[in-house]
Amino acid sequence: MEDVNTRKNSGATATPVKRQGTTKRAASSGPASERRDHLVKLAAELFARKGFQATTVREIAEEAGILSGSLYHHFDSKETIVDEVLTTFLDDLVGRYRVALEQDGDPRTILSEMVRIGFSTLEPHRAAITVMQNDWSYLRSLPGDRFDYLVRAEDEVERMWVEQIKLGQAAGQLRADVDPKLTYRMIRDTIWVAVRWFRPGGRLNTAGLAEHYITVLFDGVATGERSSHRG
Amino acid sequence: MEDVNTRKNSGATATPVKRQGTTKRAASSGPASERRDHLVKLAAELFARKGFQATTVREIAEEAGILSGSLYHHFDSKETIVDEVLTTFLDDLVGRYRVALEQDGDPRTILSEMVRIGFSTLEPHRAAITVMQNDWSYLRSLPGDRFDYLVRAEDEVERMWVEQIKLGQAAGQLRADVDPKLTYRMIRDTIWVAVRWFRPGGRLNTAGLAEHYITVLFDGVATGERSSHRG
DNA sequence: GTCTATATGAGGATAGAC
DNA sequence: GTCTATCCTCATATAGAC
Repeated sequence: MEDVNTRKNSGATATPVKRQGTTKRAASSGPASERRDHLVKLAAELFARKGFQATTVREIAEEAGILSGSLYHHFDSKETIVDEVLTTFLDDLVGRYRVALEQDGDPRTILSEMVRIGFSTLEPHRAAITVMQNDWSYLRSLPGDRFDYLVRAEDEVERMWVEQIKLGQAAGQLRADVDPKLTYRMIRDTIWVAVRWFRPGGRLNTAGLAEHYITVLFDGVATGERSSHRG
Repeated sequence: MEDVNTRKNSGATATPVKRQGTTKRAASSGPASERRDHLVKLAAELFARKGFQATTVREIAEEAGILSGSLYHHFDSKETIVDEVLTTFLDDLVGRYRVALEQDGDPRTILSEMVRIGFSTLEPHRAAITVMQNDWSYLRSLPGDRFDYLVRAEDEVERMWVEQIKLGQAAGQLRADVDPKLTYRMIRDTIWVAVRWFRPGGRLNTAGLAEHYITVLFDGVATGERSSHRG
């Protein structure tokens, strides 16, 4: 298993988020090249910093010390590059969620673990997550179905979370008066948007962030007994 | 008080987020034109849907039923348009926060009100909030200091929130073991990112969303007494 | 695998007629 | 206030030499 898209899956079910592509060396296909991987990483950083559209193939090439025409020896379009950035991240994420769900544990424990997984991806996949957030709607708006897998992956992840939240409610661990889907979305957003401001080296690392958030998520920020405070 | 940038401020201190611009009819200056306002609204929708860069001046003009050249009678650049979209939103938001802080009330009450204000902007300023999130880093990366006010406004808002959180801790209403700045960021992110999925007409309106979030924020999603659960 | 050279198109913006 | 016509720049992508 040398494929760059699955080798970080920690041995989990390795079903990729996306089917085989139809273009030159689409993500999830073909033998991985280290040179190619390196170019993808450079491009990801630029995409994250300036946005996908604002990043030119000339800049990517310059960053790699070659000319823009040479990039097309490795990729058949700029879209193919960003495609590979995103699938690499999504395959890793979904794979790790699957592992978490395979463990046995009560819903609250599993949900905590899923929160930890989310935060733990912030550093290794910072660029990809940033691109996903900033360029999601643009990529989705492109003609063709090339980026439909983004929505499919999102749906699969949502199902995983919502199911655990519902199980937690059924087991009496989570309050019955919160909306599972709404709660999932707020958790998800809180985790991913942290890429905007999280920088390694601050007071808290991502593990610390995760524990802080788990505390607030389950128990809230108010002191004392649960209140019926009227704001 | 006919200026579009301040007329939604409910009578609060009307200090705009931004100084007078230097370009043709920059936001917060000059007599407002309804035609111009309309064009800004059309552009905002396109910016939100496709991203600022992916939206061409030709598309904006077409949406308005004119040709691209005619747009330059109203604005001297595409940047001026997005500038106006953002300042209109920020002036409204900051103005309303200022009003909330002028009321007397304990920190928890004020914080709840600030959460409500945030969610209440989701509908009227959906496009602007979307643009802020998706194009923030690109706009900030442009040469010149034109969009520096984005950071200034962000800083002012952060100070407002963090101060109330600290007051809440000092008053014993909020737990002392959560980080004020971190907590603020998570609240902020949770509110704004909701523009990505919130659509009017669903089960909950923005007021309902706000109450749901206030509940979870203060009391958490876990049932029963505060737990020291080991996830 | 990279370079040179270039096709091809689209974008923001302008000038001046109406 | 809008249109016509157009400039200029810069983008992605290609072809073929090395």
